[in-house]
Amino acid sequence: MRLLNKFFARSAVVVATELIGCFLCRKLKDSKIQRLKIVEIEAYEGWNDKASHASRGKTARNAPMFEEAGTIYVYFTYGMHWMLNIVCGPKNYPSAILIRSLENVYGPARLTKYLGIDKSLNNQKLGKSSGLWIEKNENYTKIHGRGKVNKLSRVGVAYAGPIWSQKKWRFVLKEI
DNA sequence: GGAGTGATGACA
DNA sequence: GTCATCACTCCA
Repeated sequence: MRLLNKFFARSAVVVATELIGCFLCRKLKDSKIQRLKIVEIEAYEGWNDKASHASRGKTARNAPMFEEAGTIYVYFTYGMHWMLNIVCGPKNYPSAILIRSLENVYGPARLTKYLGIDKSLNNQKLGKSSGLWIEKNENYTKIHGRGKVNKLSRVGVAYAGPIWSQKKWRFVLKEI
């Protein structure tokens, strides 16, 4: 079952937690649909989050973060890598989740390369039009039972200072 | 461990 | 206009 925008219109931390184990779906040029389990996610929440692009206010680059929930935010970094984010929370409130790893596709830049995700998807909505959406896993309760999801500190955010870099806002699925 | 890559934002 | 920075991957 496809997750609707309503699902994303909540706290990024909650959304990130619940997305663990769900399927990221991508329709490619040849019409084949890829369905890959999400195993690692980070949350970026609000104005005060120093690790978030939005901490310095709205700019041309991070504008999609201020759009309504379910908007796709793709950005380019390190001169060669695309990052895939999904916007969360209410409109004009900057929060998003960063999809870091899928089953068998580990690494945020690898998965975008693998799924053919680039700037053309930026600021689009999840769904048929963009060819990118997320489906709920039928085994959701099984996956989330008995501490199957690790909570860790986020990656590469030391510059954000101890308060924000130590937040346990990275969620990783343990082996099933 | 270190190079590579280029958009971005801060500053002048 | 310049410059340092960056939520990474690759190859050693």
